[in-house]
Amino acid sequence: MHEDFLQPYNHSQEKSIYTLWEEGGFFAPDSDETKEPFCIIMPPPNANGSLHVGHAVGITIEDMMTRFARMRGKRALWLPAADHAGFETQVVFEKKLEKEGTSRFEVLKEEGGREKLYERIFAFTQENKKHMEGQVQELGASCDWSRSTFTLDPDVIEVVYRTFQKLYDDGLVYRDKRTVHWCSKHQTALSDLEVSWEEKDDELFYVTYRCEDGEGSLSVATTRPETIYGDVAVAVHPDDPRYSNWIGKKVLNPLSGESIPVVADEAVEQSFATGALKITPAHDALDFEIGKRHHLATIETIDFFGKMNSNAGELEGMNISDARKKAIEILEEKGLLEKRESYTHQVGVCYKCRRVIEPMILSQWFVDLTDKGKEKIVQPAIDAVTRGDITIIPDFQKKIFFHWLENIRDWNISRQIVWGIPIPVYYCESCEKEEVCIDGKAPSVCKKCSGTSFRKETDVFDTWFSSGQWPFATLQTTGEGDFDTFYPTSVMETAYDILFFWVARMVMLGIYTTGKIPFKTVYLHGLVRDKDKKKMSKSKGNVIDPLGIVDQYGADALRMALIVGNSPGQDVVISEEKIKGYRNFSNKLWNIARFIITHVEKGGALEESVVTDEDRVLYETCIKTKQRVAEQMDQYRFSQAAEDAYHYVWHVLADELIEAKKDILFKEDLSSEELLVQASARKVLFMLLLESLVMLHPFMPFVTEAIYQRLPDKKKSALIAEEWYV
RNA sequence: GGGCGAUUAGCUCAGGUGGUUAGAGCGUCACAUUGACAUUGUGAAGGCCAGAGGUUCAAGUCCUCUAUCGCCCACCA
Repeated sequence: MHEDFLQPYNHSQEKSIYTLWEEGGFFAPDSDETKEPFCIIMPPPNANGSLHVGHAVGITIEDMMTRFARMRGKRALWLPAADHAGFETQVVFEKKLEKEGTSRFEVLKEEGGREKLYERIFAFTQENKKHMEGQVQELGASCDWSRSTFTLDPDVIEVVYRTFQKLYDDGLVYRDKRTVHWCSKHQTALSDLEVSWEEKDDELFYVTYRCEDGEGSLSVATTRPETIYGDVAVAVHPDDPRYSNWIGKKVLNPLSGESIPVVADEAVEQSFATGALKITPAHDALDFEIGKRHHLATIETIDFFGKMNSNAGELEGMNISDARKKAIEILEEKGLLEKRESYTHQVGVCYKCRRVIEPMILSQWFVDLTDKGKEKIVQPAIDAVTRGDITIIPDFQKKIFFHWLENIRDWNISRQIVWGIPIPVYYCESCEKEEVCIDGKAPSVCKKCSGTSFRKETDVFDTWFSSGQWPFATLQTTGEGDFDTFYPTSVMETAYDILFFWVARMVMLGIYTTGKIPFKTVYLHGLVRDKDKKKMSKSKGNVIDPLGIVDQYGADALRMALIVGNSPGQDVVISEEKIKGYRNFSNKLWNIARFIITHVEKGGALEESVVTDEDRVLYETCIKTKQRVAEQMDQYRFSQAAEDAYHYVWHVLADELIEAKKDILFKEDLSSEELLVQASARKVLFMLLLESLVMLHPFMPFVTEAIYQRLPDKKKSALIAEEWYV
């Protein structure tokens, strides 16, 4: 017997097992084209830090599915990846710069600063990418590294550019001045999804807007008196009887004294406060819409850094909270502040820095999802799920998916950061006409005005614009035939919290660009929570470092702990005790093997032994269990599958069968008949061990392979390549 | 303001289309074990399956309502 068996199972051999798999070429899909393809594209972990336990859940589930598919004789491809994670990474990198006592704005001031900054972040991500990939390997991921893809690979960028061009040619992207969510710390616009909402205790101020002709006044409630200089109208509901005489009259802006109209608009809520709303198109999305409808001007009073500008009279130069106090002071002096009351409401904040989002008007690139895009991009995505071409697990997430798509708004895809894929557009210096140039070269002559001088767009794409193309962007670039063979992919496995950010966009852009759905099944796992069911986050300090767990208890133990009790879409709480339990199971399995191998080696050649009818029944029971596990796997009931396999191996094989065979195995001075029974017992236990190793391998790849490598008799060079033939 | 999920053993959670005495891990208690394994074994205690109605021969499972917790979405300033 292998001398290693004299010791408890030692998980430190995991690394060498991984090397064995990798060098054996087992991660590449089978080249046999008659086999059914199976493909998972790995949700690319960010190349800006370490893996957290949420990644570990995904990687474990994806690996389990891939190993299972591979053993079931499919051409299994699990394609690994890394994400440049535009804004996310830039935020991480800016913190680094802050520590160095500088900032991105300082770097950008330097000659060639933009390129320099890009280079530095690029180097930073390359470093982290290596680190991150090492961690993925430690978890046992059997992905094909030869096809590893980075979201900034030049050929990926080409694919993204082609999609942008197609959208542009189809009139589905446009550039427009619109209200966008502006983060004044990060100096970029964000999409709707990147805005978080926080409850904030503020004050509601009732301000008097006197009628121009001196006859009476309107009382208008606002939380933002500092923007009054930007007011261009007061709006009331057309059906509001209180104000029917006021429509069309003029009132005086209480700060600037300008004469502004009273307009009627259905968007005004009659029941809120006084039912009269001040219109500040430059700094409020609703006001912008109303302003547009009534052809009102926009007066910007706040700059990009969150300071009042020269349109803001005596408030100029102040930050917003100071300006608010000052505005109140002035209004009080003028006797135009009617009353103030405390008011709790939701305010949008930057999801990264929690700074209050400033609605600003900026020229940005949008994907049209409400007009032509509704029919061409959104509806096909809804239809694919409605028809069942794409299955979402768990089912209830479908409703959430539909609701979001049905209420979607145009998608702002431009970001004012350097870290990302540049938007491939040039603007004519003389007429501002834009031209999409996906080859990266400036046009020679403007098609509109024949100008010859061009300015390159400096904005980059929202990361999700490119990752929304991920299934085809990867497979179209990893090699000849990959796209044809593996697209649509089998499963998209990810956490439910990026259903909108990512999954919905992949469905939309996948169908739009390729004409085919990007994947057949979406499996959404739950979020890992701490003991108090809080979401784990660095700032709360409650994160579990999955790699620390791997060091301590082995990847197999962590994997089992993450799979068992984890049902789709439901959050999972993990504890160290649970992990220990499965570490114990690794050792149990190791000892089962040790016992069986010891006895097999005591006897003669296994081929010559005949299995008795009684033992054959034991084998058949095992096969039934294995079939059951396979069934559970096919139905995405991974927790049940793992638990069934676990239960069989520990409580049937070890506790019952091995115990029952001990008498005959240890018996000496056997009759000739007993010799046959003993030989049968050895043989059947060995068969059961082998089946158990196969059955457990998708869940616990390392310990099962470690044992397989030490078997006295094995068919394949590695367990990973064994067949799960029932 | 809409929507979703959860509520099952002391703790953390499983319980496909309703069908025998409701399961697992950890924890607790008793006992055992010098030959696979103390990272063990055998056994035990512990559950009006959140509450109230309803459908059914039969409900943890299906329907309605209520309560509590958590989450998501939303342009009432």
